[in-house]
Amino acid sequence: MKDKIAEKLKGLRASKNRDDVICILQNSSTPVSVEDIYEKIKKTNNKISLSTVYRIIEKLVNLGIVHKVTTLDDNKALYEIIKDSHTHHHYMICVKCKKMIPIDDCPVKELEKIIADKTGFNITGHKFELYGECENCARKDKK
Amino acid sequence: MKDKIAEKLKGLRASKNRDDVICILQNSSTPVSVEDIYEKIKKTNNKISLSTVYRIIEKLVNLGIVHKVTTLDDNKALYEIIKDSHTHHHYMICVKCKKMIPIDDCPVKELEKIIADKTGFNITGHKFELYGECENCARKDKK
DNA sequence: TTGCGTGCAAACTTTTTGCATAAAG
DNA sequence: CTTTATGCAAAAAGTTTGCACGCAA
Repeated sequence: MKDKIAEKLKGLRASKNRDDVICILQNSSTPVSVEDIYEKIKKTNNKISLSTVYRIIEKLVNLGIVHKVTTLDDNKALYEIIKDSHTHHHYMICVKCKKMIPIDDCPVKELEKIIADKTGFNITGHKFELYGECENCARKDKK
Repeated sequence: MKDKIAEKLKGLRASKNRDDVICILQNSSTPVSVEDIYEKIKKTNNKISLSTVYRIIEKLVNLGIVHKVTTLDDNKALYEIIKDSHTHHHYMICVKCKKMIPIDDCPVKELEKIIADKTGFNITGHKFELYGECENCARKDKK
């Protein structure tokens, strides 16, 4: 897994900042914002500027290492490491508490094939998100 | 259909601007940005301000008449009228030309039920988008 | 007459860019 | 030494807000 990333980074210069960003992305179970990454790195006494995080993220997206995730009503972008298909998954987002709960596997793969056959569109990716009320918030509402 | 919208607007004051915004949303086959709406209304010699469009859109979203759609790499929000379930659909977005091509029906509804049963999450909505290369762009590439 | 809807300008938030400098190869 | 990566500050882009005024009810 890690080697795959290293492969994609081949040709680029070594950069502690980039390593830090990748590390944070790898260790977070849900998508993070540029601001999140920036704050986390600063807390570890490593200096970094916001624009550097933006530039690193842009590069990682272009290299296919990271991808953008959008949220229900937030105006800022979130990002996550692209996992291999085995662990690739989606989220249920609670409209009350905004928590993002991962859905096991990806239920969209088969759909994708069917639609590709039907339409001739060469599908390379997808986005799938569910919105609703999580169990916690539903419980609170009843009280 | 139209009556449904009128019903949701009950209690609000009449507003030409709101009517114009709804009209544009109804007549566009793909999601539009606030800026798009603003420009279109201005072209018809009707004066409106950007913030008014934002406020109208916000209201329409809260009333469940319109919903937000997110895009691949655009930082601005797009909106579309919520159609009844019969015509509710999703988009394939071409990563080359950015065109949004509607997918017939909504293939996610059954998935939603299965996941709701499995997880106890009370699902109220979803987002589903496919990315890839449209036939046009694929043809150009081969040349 | 009451108060919702609107325009305008200013504020705010997120993201991008220019430029000089530091660091990698 | 050459070129990429970075920091800082300013600019841009998108969205929100405050306030005064007009218009629907």
